[in-house]
Amino acid sequence: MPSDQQSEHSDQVVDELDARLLLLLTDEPRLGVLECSRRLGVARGTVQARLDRLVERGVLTGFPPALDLGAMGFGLTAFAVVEIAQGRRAEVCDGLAAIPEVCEVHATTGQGDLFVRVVARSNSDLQRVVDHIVDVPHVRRLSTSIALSTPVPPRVRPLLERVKGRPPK
Amino acid sequence: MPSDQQSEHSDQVVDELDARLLLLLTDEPRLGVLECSRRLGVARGTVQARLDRLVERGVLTGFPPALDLGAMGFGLTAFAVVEIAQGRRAEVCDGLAAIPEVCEVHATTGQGDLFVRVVARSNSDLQRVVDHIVDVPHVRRLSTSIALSTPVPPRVRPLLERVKGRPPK
DNA sequence: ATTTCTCAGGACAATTTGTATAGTGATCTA
DNA sequence: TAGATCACTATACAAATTGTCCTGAGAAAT
Repeated sequence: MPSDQQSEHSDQVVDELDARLLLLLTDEPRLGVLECSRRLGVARGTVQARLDRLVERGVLTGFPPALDLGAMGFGLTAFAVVEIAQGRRAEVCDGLAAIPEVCEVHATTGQGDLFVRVVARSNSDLQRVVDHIVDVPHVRRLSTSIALSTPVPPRVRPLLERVKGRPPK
Repeated sequence: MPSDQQSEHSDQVVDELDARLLLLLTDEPRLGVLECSRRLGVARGTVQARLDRLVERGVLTGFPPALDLGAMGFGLTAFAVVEIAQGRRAEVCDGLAAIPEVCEVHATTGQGDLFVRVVARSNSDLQRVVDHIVDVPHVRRLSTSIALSTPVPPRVRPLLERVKGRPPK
């Protein structure tokens, strides 16, 4: 069959059942395989197989504990755009990675810049962290902005819901 | 016979044992309470109590499934700084939240008003998503930069390790 | 027509969880 | 200083879950 779009498999990484399963686990992550099978109305072996496959494909990478940094005392989140010396990205990233308060670093288009998410206990603590970043060799310029609120917290749900709603075409 | 030495409880939200437990769960999230107690060398009841308390305090919010968006077909991540009309943040955020590809929104200090993380399947798909964002009422200006790489993926580990290393004092 | 997959359904032993209870040392309080 | 508390260890037991392995049916691919 000549076809750029298969019947049900091949190009669909996550099908409807997968999406429903992931959605279920998103809402109640502690559910066991057995309970999932009950909720989804399928056999336990099926759920088990689905999970295994998702892990195999690298879609599902695990169930890490979600920690609320705010509750841990790090009430401040800030984003920093870092300009660095040309060709020094690796070193700078290493330097940034050594700072515990640096929770995430991305290299972005623009001007070979880095985008950094940091947390801190207070404004003065943020000052300290920012100073640390500036002290990293080859960091040229740093522009920081503080997160005042987070209207949309990190989420994946809508993407899954779309898969669930629109089965493979 | 227990070798206790602890004495502080007041301002320490997460003590060393908590940190070790969370670190353990970070590395192997699927471990059960029993296994954790074995690894940590404490009684099962203790682990259970610690987990309960961490949840109670809001530090541990759950074990959501970690999904690799890349493996799901969303290989592109981009950050957008959005400038909006004064006093329209709520509406704009609602509009953004309605777009599945919008995975995170923060209101920030500084020039841009909102900071948005989006994912897309390809460059042209990103175009589509960006167009969607621009179409949200009251969005004035949008500046997007694509994430080329992620030298430091989202992490909390270092923060926990510091607690573990430096017991309350 | 035949092979290959996926999924439902069931079975079983071993392990884990949910709950309790009791004892001990240390800290807090009046 | 004498309780009262608190955190943790150590156990105990029933109920539920997990890890596996099998069988059979239906759909898709060859």
